[in-house]
Amino acid sequence: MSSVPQSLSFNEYRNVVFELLTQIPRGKVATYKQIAQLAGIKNPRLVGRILHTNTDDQKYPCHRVIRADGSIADGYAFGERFGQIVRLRTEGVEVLNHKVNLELYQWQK
DNA sequence: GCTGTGACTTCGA
DNA sequence: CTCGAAGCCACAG
Repeated sequence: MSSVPQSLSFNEYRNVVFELLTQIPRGKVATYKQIAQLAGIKNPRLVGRILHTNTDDQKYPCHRVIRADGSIADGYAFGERFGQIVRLRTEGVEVLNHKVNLELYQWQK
């Protein structure tokens, strides 16, 4: 045993990330950096790539994942960023000027 | 196996 | 506040 997290496959990371998405409570958001750390991913860019493979936003709320500075990420795969913002506000997350107050809405920091 | 690219991050001007 | 550059890891061609 001894250690060895080793580099998991893209599919493995994707499984972990999607699992984390389902664990995010309603009204909370998580940053790419946060998810990456929880999933054991070193590079947050990988998280973005994984989310881009998401085909079911109903099951995996990728809209709850935002940038480290609280702003909405680019290239939302399910439409314009406006849709993502509206969805967040619907869940109770206040979005001001395309930004979210992580001090108030970040998921288990 | 090298090159290009990316739903990112952080610092500096 | 906006813009640019370097760092970072993994995948596609």
